[in-house]
Amino acid sequence: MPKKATAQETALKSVRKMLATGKLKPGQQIIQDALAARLSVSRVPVREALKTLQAEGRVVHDPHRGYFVASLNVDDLTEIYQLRTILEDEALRVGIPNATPADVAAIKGFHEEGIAAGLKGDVPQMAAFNRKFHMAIYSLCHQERLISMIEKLWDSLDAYRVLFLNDSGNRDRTNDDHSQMIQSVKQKDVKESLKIQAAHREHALKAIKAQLTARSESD
Amino acid sequence: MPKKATAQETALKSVRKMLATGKLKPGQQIIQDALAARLSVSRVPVREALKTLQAEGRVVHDPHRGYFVASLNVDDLTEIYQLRTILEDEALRVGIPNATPADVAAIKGFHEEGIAAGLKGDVPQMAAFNRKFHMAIYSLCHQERLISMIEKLWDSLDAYRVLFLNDSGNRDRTNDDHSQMIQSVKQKDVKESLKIQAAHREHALKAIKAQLTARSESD
DNA sequence: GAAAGCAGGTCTGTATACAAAGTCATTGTT
DNA sequence: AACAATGACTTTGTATACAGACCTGCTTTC
Repeated sequence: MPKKATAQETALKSVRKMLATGKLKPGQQIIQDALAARLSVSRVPVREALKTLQAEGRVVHDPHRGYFVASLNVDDLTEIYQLRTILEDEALRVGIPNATPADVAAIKGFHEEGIAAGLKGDVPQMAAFNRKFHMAIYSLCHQERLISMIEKLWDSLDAYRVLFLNDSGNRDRTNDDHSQMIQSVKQKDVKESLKIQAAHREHALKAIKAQLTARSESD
Repeated sequence: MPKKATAQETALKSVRKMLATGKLKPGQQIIQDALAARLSVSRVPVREALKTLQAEGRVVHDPHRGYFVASLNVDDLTEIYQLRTILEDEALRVGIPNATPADVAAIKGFHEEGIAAGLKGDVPQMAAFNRKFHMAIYSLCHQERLISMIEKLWDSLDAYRVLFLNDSGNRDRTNDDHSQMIQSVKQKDVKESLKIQAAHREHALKAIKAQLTARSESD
């Protein structure tokens, strides 16, 4: 049986979820007392969870003022996508040649569950499977640190991914791209994989940028 | 004037220093009470500082057992160097073309201070300038996230860098390499920079690996 | 009317206290 | 002799309490 989690672990998990589902919005202050009450724990473990998120860049800490949900500007976004390109390309180059049929099946599974969630209109769920799909591909490289760096970059985009997938056009496009990726992984075609993923990222970046500028103008 | 630092900030700084100077050794447990007493603060801010270091991978946390200084094995080391190569190459490609004469002068300054520290036999000091020297070069790219990812990788090698520079042959080699780097930056020769840095890293990696295996056999 | 000063309330940062998990040496059992 | 059980001791994890930094809106001053 899984041994009982500490309060800070449950707090961390819970805040992550709130970030991924949009319950906590970029820029918003996180009132420690309120959060602690909501989770029925004291502020101490909440603060430790927030420290972890701060180190990951998901929240920002201003001494004596508090913790705020990190919010990205266009430059941040651009830089994150550049870094993703560098690291993900590396992961693909190393990993794709290792892909076993079992790996491909697992990846395909996430793809199909993602589609199903999309059809049910459960966007956060679809976003979760979308992420699992991609991480399964990157994980083929078996380089733990590289994988965790890529995950951190994805973390910082969580809040924006849900926005992106709210658009049905983006959802369809995403599913198409994923089918193609599965093909290229199955055939262990590194070059083709790189090409598809680059286009996939490019599309998402453009769409999120557009939303970002639209959002900032409306505030 | 610089506004008064919080206890957790001073604790963080202080633990970082202990890690960089070898006062805390890989694998060792960090007794929170002892550390808190040493810094004349309570355990709460100490724990928050350790959380930050945990997220950076510099210490490891085992619930109900405590925090331990992270220790690297050969695989970790190899992966860190691979990641450094990827990210640092990118930083150089983007940054070197931007180098101004003032930048070059600053870099040269760190180089000379490093040499001076080495001659005085102050190895931790030399290691500090060594790091400043390299980070000044990488910072030319002006991509904050990229720079901070590189810094985190350097962080995880801190404890081993001092060991490396304890050897006078390594110190001499390092200084020679740095002179060459300055030349190539001054001339904005990206290709040459990449080549020198690759060789520099390769040499260090080999030396640290050797020490690592020697250490683990002696335990 | 704009800037400076001043309570009152809010929220954070940290010390302290206590409960529970882990560690370790000793004892009892097979 | 190996091993499980026990209990004292150490160390961690978290609740609580309190001091101090920050914000807000008001008043005062020029």
